[in-house]
Amino acid sequence: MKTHTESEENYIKALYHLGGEQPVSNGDLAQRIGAKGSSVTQAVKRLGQKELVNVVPYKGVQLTPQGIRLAKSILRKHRLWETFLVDKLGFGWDEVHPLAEQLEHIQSEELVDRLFQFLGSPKHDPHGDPIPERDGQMPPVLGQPIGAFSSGAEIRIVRVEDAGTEFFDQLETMNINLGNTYEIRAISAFDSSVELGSSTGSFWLSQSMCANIYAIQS
Amino acid sequence: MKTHTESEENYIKALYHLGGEQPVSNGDLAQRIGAKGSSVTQAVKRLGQKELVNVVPYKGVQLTPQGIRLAKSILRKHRLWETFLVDKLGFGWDEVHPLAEQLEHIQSEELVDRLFQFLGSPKHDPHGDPIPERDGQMPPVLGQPIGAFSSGAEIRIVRVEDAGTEFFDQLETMNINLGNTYEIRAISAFDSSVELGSSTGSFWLSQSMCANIYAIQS
DNA sequence: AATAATTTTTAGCTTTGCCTAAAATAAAAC
DNA sequence: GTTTTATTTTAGGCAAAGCTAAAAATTATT
Repeated sequence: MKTHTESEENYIKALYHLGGEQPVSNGDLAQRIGAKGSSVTQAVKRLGQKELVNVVPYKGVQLTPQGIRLAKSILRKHRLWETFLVDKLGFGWDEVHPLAEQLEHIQSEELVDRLFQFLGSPKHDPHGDPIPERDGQMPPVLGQPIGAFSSGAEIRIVRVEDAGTEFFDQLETMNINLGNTYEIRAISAFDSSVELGSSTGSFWLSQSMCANIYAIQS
Repeated sequence: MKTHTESEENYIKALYHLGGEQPVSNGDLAQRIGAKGSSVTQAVKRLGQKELVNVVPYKGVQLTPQGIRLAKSILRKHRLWETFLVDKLGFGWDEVHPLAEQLEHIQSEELVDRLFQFLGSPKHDPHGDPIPERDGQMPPVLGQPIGAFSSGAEIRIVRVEDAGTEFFDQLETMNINLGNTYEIRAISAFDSSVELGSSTGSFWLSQSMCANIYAIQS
């Protein structure tokens, strides 16, 4: 695999995030990257020459199989580094993203492989998001939003959305972490908030909180 | 501390390596960086505007106190990452340099501090080179070349020069590692090679090997 | 279907960082 | 103390990646 600039990798990542294998509009890409449309037009033209994307002018940009492979390898690095930062260095959930954005551009297959081993071959990162495997396979995306369970269910938190600092702060305040188990005690018919219970007591979670926390029946 | 480009950081690093606090010639810098003299002239002009170096045209370039501070902070990162790669990920001595050259540009004070802690607050990297401290202080440069000891001395290996892959391979073949202790059994009057002895036997080290291996009396 | 509004592209400019070739300066040699 | 040689700087080019403003294409509205 050739070597790419950081900017190129950022475009590939954005493309994968926005559309996966589907085409993405110039505007959406510009917004995501934080650049002007004209810059994006140029950038994707360059990516097109490298066979990482297919560009149909005025229509959209789509990752090629090669582009998808690259996107996944970047995502793999990103999520492995996040895992390292949280598990080994003790960073908080909300602090790791910008750091991982730098670390994901480090080029070395060997480093990734060793890091993966060092971390205990994790399948999911600290937010519960799947870490693509070496060969591009994706582990399952875990859980359903808490609101999706019915009263009485025993659940375990397995994933949280990256919904911003305030959300993560709230999780911390409420002492909610991946792996925690609760019983669904009640679901409000009025505002869809949910009462969770554990050995240490019970508390209510707003509908918006619930929408960003994913669990499985346990 | 403002943020700098990777290229800028590489120039600062090269400057520190070549001259320390002393001025460095355009040519030497060009050679070290692997660029043409004209590129170097431009680059140091940019660095001058950022107050990282003092440039005297046709004479040489010298790091300012600010530049020295930056150089040390990069060196700190470089050596901490090398330590991480060897101690935690199991890389070999000779493999870590190019990787650390990438990792040293990651920007985050917090990351460096946590990495430092995670590694057990090391004072020296896997080659035995001193890791600059947070405040720029330098731990001692350890040891003297093996050739400097006299027959009968008990020594402990504390540092090796970065003298290329072949040198590291030779160390590995001979199973020589930091921390190993030996007795100086003999010193050849003919070619200055040295006979080292340990519990497992004894062997001769060429003068060139000795010159790149540093030890202290133990 | 024709016009208005939006989106995308083109054209041209900026900075970083490298290049080559030519001019200027410093150092070495006679 | 000139002249030759070596080093350094200037001048002008090129690619990546961003920008603004104007032109072109698409989509939406009457």
